[in-house]
Order: sequence, then structure tokens, then C-alpha cells
Amino acid sequence: MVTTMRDIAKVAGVSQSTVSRVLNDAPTSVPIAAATRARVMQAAEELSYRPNPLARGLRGAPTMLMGAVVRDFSDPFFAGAIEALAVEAMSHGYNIVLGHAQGRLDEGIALSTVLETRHTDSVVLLGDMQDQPRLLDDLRRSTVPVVAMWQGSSPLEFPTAEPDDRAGIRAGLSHVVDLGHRRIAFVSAHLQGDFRQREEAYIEFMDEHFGGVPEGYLQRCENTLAGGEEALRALFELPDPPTAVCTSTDLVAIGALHAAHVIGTEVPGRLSVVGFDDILIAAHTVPALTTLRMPIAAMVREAVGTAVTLARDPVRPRPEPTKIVFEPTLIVRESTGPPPG
Amino acid sequence: MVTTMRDIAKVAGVSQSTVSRVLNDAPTSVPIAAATRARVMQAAEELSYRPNPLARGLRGAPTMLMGAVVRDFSDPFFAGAIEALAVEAMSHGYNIVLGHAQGRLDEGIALSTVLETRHTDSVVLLGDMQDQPRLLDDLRRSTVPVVAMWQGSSPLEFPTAEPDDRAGIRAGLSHVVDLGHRRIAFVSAHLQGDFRQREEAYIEFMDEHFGGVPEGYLQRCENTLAGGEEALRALFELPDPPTAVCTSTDLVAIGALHAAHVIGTEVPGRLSVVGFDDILIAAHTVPALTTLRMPIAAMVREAVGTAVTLARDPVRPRPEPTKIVFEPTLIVRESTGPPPG
DNA sequence: GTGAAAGCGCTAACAC
DNA sequence: GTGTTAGCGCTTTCAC
Repeated sequence: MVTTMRDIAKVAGVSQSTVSRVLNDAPTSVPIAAATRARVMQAAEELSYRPNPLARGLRGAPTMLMGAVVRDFSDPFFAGAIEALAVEAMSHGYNIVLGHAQGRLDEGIALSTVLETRHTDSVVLLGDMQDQPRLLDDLRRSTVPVVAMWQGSSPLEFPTAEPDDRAGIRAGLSHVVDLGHRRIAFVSAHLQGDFRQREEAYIEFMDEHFGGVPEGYLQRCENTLAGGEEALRALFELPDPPTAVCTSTDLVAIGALHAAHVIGTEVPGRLSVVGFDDILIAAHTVPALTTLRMPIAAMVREAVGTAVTLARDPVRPRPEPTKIVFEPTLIVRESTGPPPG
Repeated sequence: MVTTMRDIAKVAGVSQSTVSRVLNDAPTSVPIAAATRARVMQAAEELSYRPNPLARGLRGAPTMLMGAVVRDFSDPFFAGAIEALAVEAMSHGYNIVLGHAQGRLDEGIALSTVLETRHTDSVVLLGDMQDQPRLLDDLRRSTVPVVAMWQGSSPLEFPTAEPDDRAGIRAGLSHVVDLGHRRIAFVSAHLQGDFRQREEAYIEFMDEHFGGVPEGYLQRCENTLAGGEEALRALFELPDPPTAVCTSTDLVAIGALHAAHVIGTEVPGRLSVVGFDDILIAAHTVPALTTLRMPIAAMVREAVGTAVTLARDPVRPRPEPTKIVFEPTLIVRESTGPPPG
């Protein structure tokens, strides 16, 4: 059996509400006789009492649970983001509930499972969810505060923390241009609208600097290691292969690195590679990856802070959608160098 | 305002209990007039009603939340494991709540935060928690069913799914021996008791085959990429460096790979490297890593299945601690080959 | 077929 | 100082 306050009350010979007061260490509002308090405490200890958070929650107390809905679980980038989110949330006393918007689940489940979650005090969206219309719909009409991250080009609906994709891509491209590269390709991991901005930043940059994107230099692929490999292979079947490849994620960059190794193309001797995100392994690939560091910590801090604040507000007028932008930082490692020759 | 059943009842002109019956689609127990049902449904729709899971839970319904307590969040191996856990749990209708036993949090928090979690129907422990005595204590005396994974050598307290570490390590060692290696070192990532078994398997194997471990061939390090790098460097400062290195995790193996590249040691030409776990990037490192595949999917299936079953049992006599063992599989890739010369 | 009423474990008035 | 009494939103007897 599970111990309830009534059990304690019986054992300690007091009323259940006294137990409640003692156990909650009622601020200053109601003084309790030291003796009573002691008896209650001891009884609670003996019966190894644990409060029932559901009952508390029913009374209006927050559940201290924060929902996290992530678009793609198997992406190491999001794995890192969730970790950061969990740590940050915990520093506010919250635990993370993992929802997920994974592809073709029965849509009905996807949403209710995630959102039935009214026992979640707030919800954080990681990544673009345009392909989950019902989820979004549900979120919109619900009363839980929602904050979003990495929404890319999808319409702004919630308070959002976003990286400056365009600036990041341009910084990477400028870096290889400064090294002397002219034949610069781009591997664009295609997920949702999410990465469009990175791709567009490349096109824009190439237009400005070289009057356009050379035939075949823009490769689209899945956002996986295998996708990056394929894309790099395709680039090297071109009559005039690039000397530098920028990518929209580290994941495809690492795939590209591997493919380059397999086909015997030296990095950075023959080919420079630039990633995006600076995931955990990026610093330890062979060779170490030059990339753009996503300011995850700062973004997560912002998002969690907003979520916590909104959750605390009992009035909660639907907050204005806002977008706070964070700058990626270029991290130069071993995978970039001057072009061959 | 949040819509309750009473609101619906008022609008539909019925009693709140009727609303409950309609909305729960009461099995066959109580037939409801089609007209009433329709009216209720419509009112619910209009008011965009959402059931309050807390109230349900209070009445004894399960919360359909499964707690996951992970020892080390930043370990990509556990990230993968959590992903698998989340997917598997969701296939049973559960969502995962991330607890965490992270190092030096205020111990008080660590446990209550994770366990107050009586609104969690069950708890899965990922990794050895010996350094969290209060957590374990709490878990022991609580009534939530607990199942464990990757407990290594710590005492068996719960139903557990475990890899056969010894068999895995021996398979890796045999593989390099078969390739002709004799000078075989081991990089042992030191966390908890967790990895002792892998280290001991190495010692045992070396005793059997070569009459002992050569001086300096057993390197201990942190379970990080940097740890693996350091360990490899140390090995190559030995008067007689190894021609093969086995490791207790892919993480340190990848660090070793990187260090080998930096000091100009060719893999597998001059040095063979064997990992353990087969994490996501293992197949895409340069060169691709030979490793032992942890049967995560099978283990997680077992663990979640047990957790779900236990959670369903209302009687719930403390289950016998059990250990189900899963065999790792040797995956030969590019990082191993015959010794030089 | 449907309503009234009790109660899940807890907190918060409101008495005394 | 401490007990009594309402509910929080819901499910579930038990009546009618």
C-alpha cells in the first residue's frame, strides 16, 4: 500500500490537514507545536511517505514537467539539444517529458500523447513541425505555453529562439573563399523548411561572388551520414569537382569526410569541408571538422527561461510570437585549407 | 479558462457523469441514447475539451509516463539508448520522463525530482547508479516498478537487461589475434563499476593467451573522446607500443582514432583499433570502426516490456531481481587489419 | 438511459 | 495550534 497523509494522521494522532501543514513546512502562516511536528515527521518517515504529485497537481500546483517535442530523434544534433534542454530545465526544477512528432505514427496518437500533456506546464518544440499539422493545431488551441527552437523558415507562431543560419553559412563560405577556393559546392540536408535558409544563403552568396551556382554544385540529400556520403560521391563524378564543400549540418559533413576518405580524396589537401552545428564528435573526426558552432546553450537558456516564465504566469494571455536570433561562431579546425595547386 | 466536464454538462444539458460516460466511450456497460451522445460530443468539440490526466490519475488511472534515469547524458551511447527507449515506450503508449542522476546535483533534488515521480508508472535505470545511494534507496523503498540496464558489476536489485561484456571483449580480442596481432593494448573508459567487466575480460584474455598484460598496455581514462586521445598518446610513448588497441567504448575508440591520425600512425596499416557499442557514427569514422554491436533494440524491448508488464500488475509483489543477457556482435569494418611487417 | 453522490490525495479557507 | 470542511476534475457505484 501507498502511504497517504491520512495514514500519517492516524499514526501521529493528529488531523490530516496538520500533516499537510507540517510536511509542506507551511511558510510562516501557521505555527505548529514542535512536539506535534516531530511526531508527524517521524510517522511520515516510518511509513516512508511520498507525496502524490497528481493530487497536488489537481489542486492547481504545477507539475514541474516540461514537454519537449523533437522532430528527429535520431539526429545527434537534437540529441545534444535535448541534453542541454534537460540540464537547463532541471536547473529550474523541471523534468523533461519526451514527446515526439516522429513521422508516420498514427496522427491521432502523435498529438494526444504529446499534448494530453496538459500535465506538462509548458512545451518546447525542437525543430520544424510543419509536417504535423494536427500537432500544431492542438498546440495553438491549447493553453500550455509553447516556445520553439530551430523553426527555420516556417511561420512564426510562438516565442522562438533561432540561429542566424544565413550569417553562419556566409561565414563558412567566406572562410573558404579567404583560403583561396573558387569551386565551392554545397551539400544541403533536406528535412523540412528548416534548412532552406542555409541552402538559400549559399545560393545568394554564390550569386554575389561568382555569378551563380555551377551546375551540380548544389547537392540535396537526406540529413544522415549516408546522405552526406552519396552527395560527396555525386560531386566527385562531376566533370569539374569542387575544391571545397560546405554543408548544412555536421552530420552530412561527417558523411562527406568518410566518403572522401573512401574515394581517396585527401582532406584538406585536395578538398576542404565545412560543417554546421559543431556536434560533439566534430572536434574529433579525422581530420577534425571546421564548422559553425550552434550556440545551443544560450538558445536553450533563452527558451527554457521563457517557458518557465510563461508557465508561472497564471493569466497567460497568448504571448506574442517573437524571434530571438543567435549567432553561430566559425570554428576552424583541420578540415579546411588552401585549395590544391 | 480550461474546459471541464461540468462545462460540457451545462452546455449539453446533461449531468457531468453522463459526459464522462460519453467521452470515455464506456465499453458496453451503459448504453447512452444516440441523441444525448451527439449533443455531448458536439459540446465537447465546441469547447475544445481536453481531459485532465491528473484528475484521471488521481482516480487510479496510469499516467502512461515512464521515467528514464540516465547516468551520463552527454554520452552518445546513452543518447542512442534513450532514443530507442523513447520509441519503444511510445509503441506501448508511454512517454518518457527524463530523470537524471547527474553528478553533483544537490542530492536531495536528484532523488525527489526523479522519484517524486510517483506519477511515473515505472522507472528504467540506464547505467550504473552506485554513486547515487539516495536515489537507489528511494527506488528500493518506493512502489514503482524499476527495471535496469547496463548495471555492469553492481549488485543485482531489479529486473535487468545486460550485455555479455566478457563475451564481447573476447570476441574483439580474438578478432585481432586471428589477424596476427600479439601486442594488444586496452583502453578502459572508467566510469562506474560499469566497465570493470570489460577491463577484467581483457586481463583474463591476456593471461590466458600471453601470460599477462604487458607493462602499460592497460590504459584507464575518462569515457570521453579526449580521454581516448590521451590514452592512445600514452600507449605510443611506451618503448614497445601495441599494434592493436581494443577499447571499452566507441567513444574512446574514436578519440584514439583521432589521436592516431594526429601523431601520424596509420589505421589499420600500423595500428588496429576495436571499439565497443557500435554507436551511430562508428560506421562513418575515418576509417570506419570495427566494433562490437550492442543489441540495444533487443535490450530495450525486453526492458520496456518488463516495465509495462510490472506497471500493469496492480498487486505488484516486489519482483525478483533477474538478469537477462544479450550477446554483442562483432562488426568488422576498416579499422582492423593484420599487424605491420 | 441518466442523475446524484462519493471519493481518489491533497491544499486552503475557515472555525475553534 | 489544530481540527473541520470544501473542493480540484474525474470515474464509478448506486438509485431512479
